[in-house]
Amino acid sequence: MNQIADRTYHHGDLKVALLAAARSIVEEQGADVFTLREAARRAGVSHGAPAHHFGDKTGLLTQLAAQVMNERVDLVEAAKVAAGVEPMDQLKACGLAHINFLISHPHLEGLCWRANLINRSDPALLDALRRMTAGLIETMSAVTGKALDPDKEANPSTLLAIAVVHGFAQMVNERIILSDVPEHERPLRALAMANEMLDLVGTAFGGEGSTVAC
Amino acid sequence: MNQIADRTYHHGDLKVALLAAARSIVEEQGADVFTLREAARRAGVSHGAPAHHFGDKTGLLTQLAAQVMNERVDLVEAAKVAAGVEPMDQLKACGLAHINFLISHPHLEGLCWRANLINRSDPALLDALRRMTAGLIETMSAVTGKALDPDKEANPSTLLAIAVVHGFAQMVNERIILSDVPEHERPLRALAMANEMLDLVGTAFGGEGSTVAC
DNA sequence: GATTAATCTAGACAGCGCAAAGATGTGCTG
DNA sequence: CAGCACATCTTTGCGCTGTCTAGATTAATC
Repeated sequence: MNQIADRTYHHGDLKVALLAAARSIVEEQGADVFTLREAARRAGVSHGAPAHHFGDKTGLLTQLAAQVMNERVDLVEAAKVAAGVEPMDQLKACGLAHINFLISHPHLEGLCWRANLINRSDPALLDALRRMTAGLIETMSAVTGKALDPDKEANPSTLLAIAVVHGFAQMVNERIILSDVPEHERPLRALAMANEMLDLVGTAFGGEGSTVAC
Repeated sequence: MNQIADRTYHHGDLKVALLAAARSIVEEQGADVFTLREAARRAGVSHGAPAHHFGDKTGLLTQLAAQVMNERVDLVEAAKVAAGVEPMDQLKACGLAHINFLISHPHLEGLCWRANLINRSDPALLDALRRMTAGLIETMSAVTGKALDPDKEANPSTLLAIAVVHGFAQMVNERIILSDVPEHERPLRALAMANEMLDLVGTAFGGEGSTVAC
């Protein structure tokens, strides 16, 4: 029975309960501080219980990471659709959507790149990653006018796009910039700065395309 | 006496010995795996010894991080000098020097941004960070022709520069790109890709300055 | 040379991840 | 409906960690 099951010996939905607990821990305090035992405590089970569903700590965190990554891709894809049909608009919308997610969930994002805490070879994780790059490369193909290989992100334009988005998010999350801005208005300020910066990047992409002067 | 002191009760140079041990551990296996006890073991002292010199684990790693950061700034400054007087050349040289360091010491660099392992408010660390941004902003001022406030990195051009450098390095270190390239030739390939990418970024900076067509 | 300070050792403690063994339900088979 | 196999959860034990404390040893100072 999967409904309530709060006092039974068998939890009933422990897997999702543990993932939820893990998510809240990581989101609040960061992936470093996460412990299996605390997750079990929050789910109301003994510290040995998680092993049966996830094997070990890495197993649980890997599954959480895959979940987070897919969430991010979903949001970006939605933003892309909402941006209309102009490739350059789509690209910028994707960039802002990425940044928005990254700065909204800094700790969750941090988890996804910690090779010592998750299994980077996990199929679900690799799938999520593929979804992400494929989406970006599709957008980028439209912007540059060249048909880029959806499995090969190694072209300067795509590289630049990924790098600038992740690099900027890192700067915000690590408080390299906007460190003195009050917490509640930091996201808005960050997105405004990202907007400016992405416009600047746009001149590198669209330089020979849309913005041909003279 | 600070010479040999290998069998005496007082080590003589334990502080630097511990830093060296810590550095080798982090460099080899990453900051996650680092333990105070292993550092003490490698330095040949008891597990309680480090406390007297660094207080706790965070204290040791913070000092190591500051050391690493200053090292990086030194290398970048040297590359800038070697690049000549042309601002755009200097900027590109700095970017490549940053990337070269970041991909050469991925684990050491990772340490510098782990808020849970180091004390980001440490004066020595803040100083190193100031050195870094100040140098970049000076270079960037020459490129854009505007006099930028050396304490304010929050202008689109500077942001883009830092973001793209760190973002690219992260992609290499996390094996998002060049994952199938053999270890020994990865640095060279990465720098070549960085070169291309930085040229692309250059068009965003130099677009209205040096490269005025027509 | 005696005293003070710096340095290092050794032991204890709680918390962790993991593994093994036992307890307790659930669901299938007859 | 009875019995049994299985999934699930608990409990215990192990070695590891960081930190604290008290004590041993050496260096520095007066």
